[in-house]
Amino acid sequence: MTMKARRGERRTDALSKDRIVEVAIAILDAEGESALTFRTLAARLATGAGAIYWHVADKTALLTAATGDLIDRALAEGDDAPPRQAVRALALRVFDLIDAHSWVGGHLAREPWQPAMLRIFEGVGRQIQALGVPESTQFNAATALVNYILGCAGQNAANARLMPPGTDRDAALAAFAAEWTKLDPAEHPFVRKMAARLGDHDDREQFLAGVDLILAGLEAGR
Amino acid sequence: MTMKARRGERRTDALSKDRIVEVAIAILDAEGESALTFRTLAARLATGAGAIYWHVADKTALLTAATGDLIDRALAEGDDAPPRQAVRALALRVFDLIDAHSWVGGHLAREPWQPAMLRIFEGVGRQIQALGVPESTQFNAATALVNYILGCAGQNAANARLMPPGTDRDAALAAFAAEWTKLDPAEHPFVRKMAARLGDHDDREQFLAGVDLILAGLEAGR
DNA sequence: ACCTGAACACCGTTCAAGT
DNA sequence: ACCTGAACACCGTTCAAGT
Repeated sequence: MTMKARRGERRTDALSKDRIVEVAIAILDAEGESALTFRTLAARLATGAGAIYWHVADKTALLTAATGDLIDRALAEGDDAPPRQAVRALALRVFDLIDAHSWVGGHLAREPWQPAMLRIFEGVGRQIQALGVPESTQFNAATALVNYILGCAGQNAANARLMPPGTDRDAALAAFAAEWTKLDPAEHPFVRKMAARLGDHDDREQFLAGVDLILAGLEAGR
Repeated sequence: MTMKARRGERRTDALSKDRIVEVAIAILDAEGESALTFRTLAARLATGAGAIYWHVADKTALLTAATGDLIDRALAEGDDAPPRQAVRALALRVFDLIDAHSWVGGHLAREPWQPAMLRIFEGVGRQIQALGVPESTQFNAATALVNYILGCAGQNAANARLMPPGTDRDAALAAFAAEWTKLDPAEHPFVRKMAARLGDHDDREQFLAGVDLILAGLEAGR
């Protein structure tokens, strides 16, 4: 997108970190996490695989840069809503991003110590502060929320791996529900009862319900 | 441990799924997730790499079996405590297990649709039921708790990767805190303020604080 | 039925050599 | 300064061949 065109650059489509990340995201989005290879990426960029290493340290750094780009974009929209609504909106933006790009969820879950995660932590923390949570519990509260988001991110990535684009989602969930129902009633009574809810539940709503639970706990402690 | 000794077996140390899993766990615990290779595993078992495939479908299945073993063992201890204490105890047992075997955290986060996860879900759900949570919210509540645990599991695995055994934990955390302090005060005021708490926080305590937050939210909704 | 081990089809990463 | 592409050091997995 914003290609830092340097002076003295020869071709319009010269290699640059931005362009590499851009193409990586395109591959990731279109074909999934497992399709991103330095060889395929290099082919798409019409270079050698080694060339990429001049611009990016390694594959983890590449994924981190790609994740950072998307998270930045997702968090860019301002929110001057009251804190309670603002956290929900923030969480929801992260959820929707991960839902649209499941590999982001995978990378966040795998590498939580990355700038994008810090940005989420910052956004969450600010609202928690605005919520009037006492200083002594702000750290725990923000961490809890972020860890919850992280867990959902991983779940989402796993789901995407399990049901690649083109999969009949309803059928896949029905298959899981059927398996749950086959479990030993003595050992898994609760799971069996929940099988019925698997099919008609809404991931997004469920995600938000978890956020609300944590926020409610925070307000109860107030 | 419990080697299903089949009739007609030749050597005492014949290959079996149990023995493979046992040795895999030993490698994982001693040298970390990246050290487990079908080649090293086969070498340790004094066989060829291909032999393992007769007993285990693939590497994921191996990790799943190993994780299942440890989770089973960790959840085996009964808890006839009141539900509130029982969930905390259950969560804590999972945390301590993951803390001792970080690869379990990694695998749970990577593959949430596994029996071990279902067992955790079952345990959590039962107590949530006992807590008197209305049926309509039991699914969301149990999922939230499990997703939170999942997120912490991933965090823990990432931490272990970042600070392998022998690392000075205090120094590593101090380094992170120093980096946080170097962030732009305009963009990361909250993170900067939290840097001070990074060093003296207790992971286990923080984990439990998150569980309590969710439980408090559940009781507030009651 | 169970095991062997070479071979296959990949990976990420490095690096001498080029321009 | 930046790119090329062969080569290195691995992987998980398969499978013909053995016992």
